[in-house]
Amino acid sequence: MPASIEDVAKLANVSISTVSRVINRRSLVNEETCKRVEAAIRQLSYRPNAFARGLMLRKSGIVGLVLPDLHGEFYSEIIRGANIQARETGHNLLISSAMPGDDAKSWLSTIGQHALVDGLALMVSDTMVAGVGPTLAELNVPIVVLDDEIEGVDHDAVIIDQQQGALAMMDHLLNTRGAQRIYFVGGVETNIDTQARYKAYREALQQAGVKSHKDDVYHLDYTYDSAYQLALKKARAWAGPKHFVFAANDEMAAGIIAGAAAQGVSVPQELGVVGFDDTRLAQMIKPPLTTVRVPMSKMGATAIELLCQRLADPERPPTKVSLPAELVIRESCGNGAKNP
Amino acid sequence: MPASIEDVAKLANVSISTVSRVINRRSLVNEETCKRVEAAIRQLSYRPNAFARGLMLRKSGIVGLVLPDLHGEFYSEIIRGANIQARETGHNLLISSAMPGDDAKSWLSTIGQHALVDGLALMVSDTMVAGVGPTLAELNVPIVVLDDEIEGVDHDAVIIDQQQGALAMMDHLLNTRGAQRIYFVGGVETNIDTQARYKAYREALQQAGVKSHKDDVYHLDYTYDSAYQLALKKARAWAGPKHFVFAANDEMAAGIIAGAAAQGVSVPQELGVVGFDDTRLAQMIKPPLTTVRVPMSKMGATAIELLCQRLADPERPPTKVSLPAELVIRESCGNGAKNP
DNA sequence: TTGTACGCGTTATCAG
DNA sequence: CTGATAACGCGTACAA
Repeated sequence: MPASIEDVAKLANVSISTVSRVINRRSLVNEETCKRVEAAIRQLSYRPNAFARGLMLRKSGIVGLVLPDLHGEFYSEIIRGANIQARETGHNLLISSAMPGDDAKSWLSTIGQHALVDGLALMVSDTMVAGVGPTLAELNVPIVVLDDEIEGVDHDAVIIDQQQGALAMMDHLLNTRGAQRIYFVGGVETNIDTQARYKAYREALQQAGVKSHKDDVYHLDYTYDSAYQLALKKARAWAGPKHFVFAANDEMAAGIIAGAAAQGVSVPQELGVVGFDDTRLAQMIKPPLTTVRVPMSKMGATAIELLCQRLADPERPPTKVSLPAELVIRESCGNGAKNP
Repeated sequence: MPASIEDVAKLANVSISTVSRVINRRSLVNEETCKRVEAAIRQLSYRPNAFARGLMLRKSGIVGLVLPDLHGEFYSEIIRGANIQARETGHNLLISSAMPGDDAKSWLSTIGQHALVDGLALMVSDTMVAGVGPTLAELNVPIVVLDDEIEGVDHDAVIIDQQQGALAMMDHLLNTRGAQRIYFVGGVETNIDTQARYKAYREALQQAGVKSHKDDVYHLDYTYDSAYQLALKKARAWAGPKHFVFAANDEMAAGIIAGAAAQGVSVPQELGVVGFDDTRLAQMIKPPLTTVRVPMSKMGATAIELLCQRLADPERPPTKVSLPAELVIRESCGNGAKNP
């Protein structure tokens, strides 16, 4: 049974109102009294009860970050950025991720039931984006959506301009490296990121007047291993002068490079390989990966920033922030080496 | 202004107690009335106010996970495991990490002030372990410590038996691979993990009667790059038949392999390299890394499990769970290839 | 089986 | 500058 504000008041010989003022607006209270109260607070190691406080203030100082998954550096970096920004504004960060088998409702119910969060930043998986609208609206808290948009709910959003990043990559491949043929290895077709990256791939190819073969496009599941297996089968066929593979994330790019090597196809000499995301991995493999830097931690931080801004000013019109993705040229595309 | 329990009561033509019962102990209430109340709840999309509820129940359903850092797969996996376990028991997970420049007090104050968490699982950095005791005690909530112990506070703990894992690794190197010389590359000397791994290194060497040179031991900072730089300088000197490098984590092992390669020293032919942790990276580099699997997500899950158990039974004596670390043999130690 | 009334610890309002 | 008091929304003895 921790000390209550009343205990402090008694010990300091003042009323609870005064104690409350010392805590929240110490300016309005006599210097002398202030000291006395503070002494009492220390002596009882009093800390305001967060529940009672929340009951009055109608806020907890907790913001939620809800992700579709927690696997991998991508999400880990979002969390890291979010945590930094949350602390910046004195908020705490509640994390939750969908579990296998969750539907939109059960997914959000865990957080929804507790209803302690002042607002929610969330990233929805492509398989779930359809159903979340209504459930989200019921939650009745400010929402920031990461890298997507949701129908039927007012929300701020922070998106990454992948289109532009992917186009920059294609431009580099086609115009600087003189690509003759580019294979595309994406995640599942319904994935929003894969879609954006694929779209850029198509458009750039068309615009450059390079013929695009229907079966130059593959859809895997974003994992190293799936890409490794694919490369084992295809690397020899893919290899060729000015031939490239554009993988939709770094992990698959790494898998492709390893798979190609296992088939005796060396990167970038016989085949260029580029990735997407610029995770730590990109610098740890050989050859270092040419890729597109996606500002993941910045995205997390911006999401929380938007959320806190809305908390401070609920009337503000919905805001959408777009973060640029930046081309990072290393060696896997043949830069600084013999052209593929 | 969301609906309150009173609104529901009115709409259903019952008293608030009945509504409360329907929510918490529906068994005590008439089938008929129950239906009516539930209808009203749905109609108003009523959700109990978590603050008022917490005020009575003295708990939030939120458990905190406090980490020294959020960088890298290690922490990300802990979070993932913790999240799974938290949801298992209907809890929510609050995450916080120390920021550069935090001292023990300011570090915990963010969470402490809000005081909404029912309990705390925390991992302290070696630079901070000294001062946390008192601060932690003031928080006055159940504590579970990850991979360490803290003086002056009652707490449960989950630790990883690194000693045993490191010994298994040394045994493999010395007895199966016939190592003649083993270099040790650790993190900073004050790091508890590095200490445990180093201790095993020393003991195994001694026991095997292999002479250990004083300057076979290096202390870096756990990063790929620092290890890469070191290998650039040392690889040629390290290389030799039955020579090995035992790195204290996978990332440094990867750096060493890359640095060695850059110096024309091939792994494992001329030098064996092994790591620790078994992060995803271990399977993504060439050659695949022999390492010790540290059950990170399991550690996170176990921490939350212990926490929830204590929440359920506060009187239970302090519990310490030890998780085994398992040797994973791949190719970087020369397995399935020419001996180094 | 249901309703009444009180208390949980704060903050905010308003009167001194 | 300070104190009394009314909310805040809910759980739960206790009474009916």
